[in-house]
Amino acid sequence: MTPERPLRVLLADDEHLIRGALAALLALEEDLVVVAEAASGPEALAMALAHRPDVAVLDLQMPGADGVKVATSLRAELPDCRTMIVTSHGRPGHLKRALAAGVRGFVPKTVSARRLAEIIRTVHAGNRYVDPELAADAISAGDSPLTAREAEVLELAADGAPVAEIAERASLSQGTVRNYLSSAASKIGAENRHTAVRLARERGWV
Amino acid sequence: MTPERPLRVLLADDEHLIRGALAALLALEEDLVVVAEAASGPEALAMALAHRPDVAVLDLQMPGADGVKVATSLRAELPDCRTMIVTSHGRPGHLKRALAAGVRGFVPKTVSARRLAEIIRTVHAGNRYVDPELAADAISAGDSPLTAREAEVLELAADGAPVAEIAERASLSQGTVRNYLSSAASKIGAENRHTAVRLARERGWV
DNA sequence: GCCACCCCATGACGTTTGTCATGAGCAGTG
DNA sequence: CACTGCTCATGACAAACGTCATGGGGTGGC
Repeated sequence: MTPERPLRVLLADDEHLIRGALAALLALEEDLVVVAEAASGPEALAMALAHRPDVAVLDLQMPGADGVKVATSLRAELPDCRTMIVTSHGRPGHLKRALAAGVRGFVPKTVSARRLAEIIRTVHAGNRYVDPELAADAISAGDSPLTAREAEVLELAADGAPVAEIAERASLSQGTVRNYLSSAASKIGAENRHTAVRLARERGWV
Repeated sequence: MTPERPLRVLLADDEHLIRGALAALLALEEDLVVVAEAASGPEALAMALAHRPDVAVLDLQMPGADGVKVATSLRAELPDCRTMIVTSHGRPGHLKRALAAGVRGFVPKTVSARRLAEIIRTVHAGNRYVDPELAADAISAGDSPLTAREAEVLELAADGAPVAEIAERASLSQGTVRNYLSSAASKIGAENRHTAVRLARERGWV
């Protein structure tokens, strides 16, 4: 069971402070070695292709491309590389997106470094790990009751744009937009579209 | 100039991963010693009172009370303790609030640990340090053009509440609320109150 | 082939907003 | 004291929004 070959890890996080500190802590684990670091999505991808790590530990929010996008690309271009997401704000939607992208581990940054190391090993062994708290949130949030168009229109309404603008951007008539907005809001149980957007965001439906 | 007594640091961050990693990295600096760690605002305050650090390094977003609130309390209860804020999302408003609270250092988490150590020393020496990028943002954002009431009403509008509800919560007539909302939006240059809220948030005016 | 469900649209209706004019009371400033 | 600026209010009008009924076209299941 003792690994003859160390477990090669890629670390991607745009916050230098955290990335560096994390690298230092993971280096204390004898069976782990950080072979590459990246500060952005594209950089993470490039580094992964260059260094072929066993596990890629990706921050969710990075400039260029977020963790899930990187994981998706990685799955296509480097299928042997397991991916996992580490994040500060664990919202249900992110978790769903991540799992759909083939991510095998999803943990909040509130775990300890030792625990993270364990999870890296778990993921490398082919198992999955999802933070229990986050999993519970995702389950309680349930599946989105919104249809594809409802979600799309709601997303376009996110920055407070008027109906006319949404209609133009979605290539729909204004009446249709209002219908979708109305039904989306009633499904969510919101008084108006703005609170609907907020709630849908929280539940990961957009 | 060589410190006979090591510089005592308090570390407060709700993300265990980061806090632990940071503590490990700062421990590598010979003249620094992390005397206490905290994972929430109230805990940070309690730890500070118990261990009387020279410098308190506070994360901006923590459960219970954010970094700036802790800094304010600390200023009152432990005037000799210098405070500094470390944050992921450096928005102009936060910086302003922090400086007003007597915080002497404000840095994003994109700096390296070595750099952070330097800044801790700078702050301890009685100087101030503000990340140049953040400072530039804050200056370009300018001062808030909003009156007290305008800002208050705008804040109540933040979660998408209808005018009637805002009026009730602010104990104002609906007409007055609409007037304030209207003038606030026009000062900010927004089409409606929702984008006004968003922009005001970004610029730190609410 | 019927039925359910989504997509898209239109028209109509009442409500909510945004905007403007106007004015009173009340600071602080020159 | 005159002046300026903030606060709060009212009334009125146009525009934007939310809601409902209705209908045609499409896809998938039973």
